[in-house]
Amino acid sequence: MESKIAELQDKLERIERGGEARKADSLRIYNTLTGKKEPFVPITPGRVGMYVCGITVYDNCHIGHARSAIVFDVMRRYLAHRGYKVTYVRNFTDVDDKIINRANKEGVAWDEIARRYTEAFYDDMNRLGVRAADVEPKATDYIDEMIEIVAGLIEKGHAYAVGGDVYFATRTFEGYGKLSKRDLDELMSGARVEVNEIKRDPLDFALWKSSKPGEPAWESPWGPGRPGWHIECSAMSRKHLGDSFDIHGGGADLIFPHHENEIAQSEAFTGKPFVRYWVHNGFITVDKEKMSKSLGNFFTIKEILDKFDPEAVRFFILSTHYRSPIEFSDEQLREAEVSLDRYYTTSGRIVEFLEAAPAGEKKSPGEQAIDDLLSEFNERFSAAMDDDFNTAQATGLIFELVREANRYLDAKPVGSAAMERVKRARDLVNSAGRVMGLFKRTPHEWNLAILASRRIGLDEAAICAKIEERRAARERKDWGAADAVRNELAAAGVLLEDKKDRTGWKVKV
RNA sequence: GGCGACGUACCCAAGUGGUAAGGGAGAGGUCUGCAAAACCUUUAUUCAGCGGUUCGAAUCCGCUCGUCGCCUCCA
Repeated sequence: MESKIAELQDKLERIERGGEARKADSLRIYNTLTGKKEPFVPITPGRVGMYVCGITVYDNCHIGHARSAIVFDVMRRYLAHRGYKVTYVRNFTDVDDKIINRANKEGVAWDEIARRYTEAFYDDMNRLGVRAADVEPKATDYIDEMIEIVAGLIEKGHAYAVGGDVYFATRTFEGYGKLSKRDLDELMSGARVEVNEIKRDPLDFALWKSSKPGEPAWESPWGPGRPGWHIECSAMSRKHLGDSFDIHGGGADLIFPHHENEIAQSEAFTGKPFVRYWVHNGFITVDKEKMSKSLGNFFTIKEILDKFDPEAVRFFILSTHYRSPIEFSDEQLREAEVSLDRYYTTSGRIVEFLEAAPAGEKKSPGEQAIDDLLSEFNERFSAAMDDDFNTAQATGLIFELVREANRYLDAKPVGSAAMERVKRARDLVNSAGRVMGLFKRTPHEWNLAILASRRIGLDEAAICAKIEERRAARERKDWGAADAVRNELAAAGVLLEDKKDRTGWKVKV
């Protein structure tokens, strides 16, 4: 009964506030730590500190890495779009067992491997339109900061040195398990705890590892060694964002143990809450199974970009909510290309309409519908993005506007009011596109890109020559010859579109 | 075994208390020399199943079935 009353009071309060309070703190983010969507309130008003776990540079990235990079890129863009001053930090793990193993296998230096795959990462990200972070620290540049934390943890009794190693004493940190919702005894009873005689407790994890001869090594109070995996993120985030910051992100597979361990290290060391909002993206699946290195069911970004346009990859990823699993397949990528093609086709119609600038003034029956949508577009877009970055809903909205714009153009409107209306539609979609990192090209650039990526073997000049050939045939009403040209191009994958005064072309997607 | 997520049309996918966005595919139509594109109509009285709460549930609660994830490196 009491809870019912409280619920009703809440409801009333919300109604009373109406649209008022919506604006300021309406952004809600799902927090893994609490398991709920929460209003986003930054530690420092107007500023956001955001740290996302980057990659270990030991191999080419797969599409799962792309998902993480893209969804956090969009979060960062949206936060900035909303007026926050964002400091976005994304690290590189450039020293690690996997890197060392790969270097040994190939007989090259470990830092050579790190350099190679860091470059490959940038190459992939540039193609996918993922912007660089504000700070991109490499683990090996922060050894001193890590040593400081490790030494501090030993001093506070949260860690101990054995041989040349240092371990975090998990049971000394009370909150251990709060992120992944686990308790220590359950973890203990789990079958797969690491067997290691040196550790006092099987759940303890390495902060610092002694280096074997030939391995990368740094001087430390515990002898030459290298950092454990988790400590780097504690050190680098603290250095750039402070002891406490707003958002920490990464793939859902990092929740345990990586992020759990980060919390333990950081909070045990600083005595302060580490992160306000923990944000994790869902996996990409293949045949319903998580894509992963160990299962071998992964596709590298390079392989995919060999066959599909990068913007289609981006659209594909953003057309599903970031926490949901997303099934990867060629068919899905194709559909994403088709959707984008629909956008670019409409975009082309808009360009032509504005260039033609039809004179006169005429009322058109579709005005009300498009005006309604135009006036509510920004609010609906923000509402979608405010709801835990719902890019799927946002893309739906964009295509509503695409349809409405097409419908309006079909009515053949004329005059300056019509021009303004169409420009408005274009500008609204473009600004939403900027937040999502989409729609950056002209329709012509899109067509050329698809033409190239399909390896059709025709260039634009060749297509235009064919169009001219067909135009001549059509002029003399030689429909057979005209259709032959069109069929020939269609067989190659190029479609012709006859318009009022010319014939356009596009690639069949 | 422990913890967690998900199950919406032929396919993909939004929707977390007020009566099912969007994209693709299919069917019919308008436009066109014919097409293509675009637009219109159409395709879930229903949201895995069964109960419950509520004036009202895809949305909240319980159970059942199914799928997947984490518990080990992993985006």
